[in-house]
Amino acid sequence: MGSSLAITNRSLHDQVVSKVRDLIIEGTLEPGSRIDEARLIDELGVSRTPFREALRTLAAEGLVIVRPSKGSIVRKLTPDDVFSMLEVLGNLEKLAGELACERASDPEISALIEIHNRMMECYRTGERLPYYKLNQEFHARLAELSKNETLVEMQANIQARLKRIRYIGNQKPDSWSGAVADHEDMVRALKDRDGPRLGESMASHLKKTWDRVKDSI
Amino acid sequence: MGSSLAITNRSLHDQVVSKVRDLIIEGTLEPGSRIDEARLIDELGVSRTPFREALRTLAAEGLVIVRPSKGSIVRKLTPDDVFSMLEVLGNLEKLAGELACERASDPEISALIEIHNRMMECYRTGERLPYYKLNQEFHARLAELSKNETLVEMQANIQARLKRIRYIGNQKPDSWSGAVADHEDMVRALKDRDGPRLGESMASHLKKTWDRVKDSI
DNA sequence: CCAATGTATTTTGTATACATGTCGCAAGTA
DNA sequence: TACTTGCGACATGTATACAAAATACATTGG
Repeated sequence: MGSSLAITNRSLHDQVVSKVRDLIIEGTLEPGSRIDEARLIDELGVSRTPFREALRTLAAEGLVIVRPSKGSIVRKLTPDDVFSMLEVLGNLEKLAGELACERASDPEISALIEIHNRMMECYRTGERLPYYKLNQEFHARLAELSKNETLVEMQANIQARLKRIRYIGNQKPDSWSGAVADHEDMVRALKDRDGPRLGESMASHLKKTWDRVKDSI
Repeated sequence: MGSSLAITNRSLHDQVVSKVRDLIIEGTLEPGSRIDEARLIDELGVSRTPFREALRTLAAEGLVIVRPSKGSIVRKLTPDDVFSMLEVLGNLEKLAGELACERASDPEISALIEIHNRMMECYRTGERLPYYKLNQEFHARLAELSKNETLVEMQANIQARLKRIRYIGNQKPDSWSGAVADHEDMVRALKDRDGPRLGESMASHLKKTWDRVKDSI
């Protein structure tokens, strides 16, 4: 919350949504655990109304589950859930890759490759967290290059749901080099604007992601 | 609706959500128009709290837009929006078709074909509304046969957003026979459990849908 | 007569109070 | 001792009241 003169005109609702979302993703609120309404509104310093509205938004995003009269819980992902998400995400990103090759401008592709280069730099210096964040950005940006708003939205939604899982799966030392190789492959296809190859490359990347994370669920 | 002794324990929230969703889909609440909170809570006989929570849910579903301090409006779909939705939906249903051929049981496929047969019956007798409803069900059920929960959810979401558009596009007399032919094609592929062909068939069906509805946006 | 500013009205956003349902615990009975 | 049942505390669901923001309108000055 740095920028000093930018008027924080975001509604309380939005602030609460992103705050709670962060709490869930970083694991402060554990999957499967009940959300203690009273305690959280106290900590966040807001009243129940905006908080409960925020819960509804998060429920629609698939991060929490509101059980009528029984309180809300942080959604706990089963292996099946994660597998199905990766299956869909793989397909969406495949489509995104194909479309990006058709529709993106040269500068846009260059900007994306620039992100890739920074990722590789992080890989060489072994900085995991920056790499992880750049990776998220890379996939989000690629989705944008498809020029398909719905695709961007769906990709972001699934990515948000998986963020926590992936973050955990990222702790394991092995397989990082594999992911890097995948990305090298994507960028080559992107440079050539070879849609089908980029699509295949992204789909297979996501398939491998399943192998990488399946044990940490 | 039906089962008489099952206690209708649905929360007010859920009831409001589906009620307002219906109002939007059937066009009582016009796209782009402001949602008169006071009037609606009066008509529905609920208070503001559950109503506003319902709006948040619908906003997350993409049916309404809440503009902070400026009230909520029914989301108006631009041609670009609709095109992007159909592009994604086509891809999702293609995946659904492929997966269904691998994972569905014979009885499940038979049940789906039964729906198809009832659709054809409606086509012969010229009953548009029942046909339209069975069509929705056909696509939803096919998604379920993919055994992929995420896919089911995403398909349902996009389908809900498009419902109104499609309903309008359905008024035009022409092209009905074309859609029917597409469905005949799908069912043949389904019977043969020919995933790739079913996938292609569904994707092309959705592409044609764009041609059918694009003028009525 | 037009424009601009201030005020009033309407509408949204937030907080709080009240009602209702759920869960746990204890006491009593088998 | 174990199981059932009723009561009570507590959390959730809903309603309403209050505060703040936005829009529309009127009045005044150029």
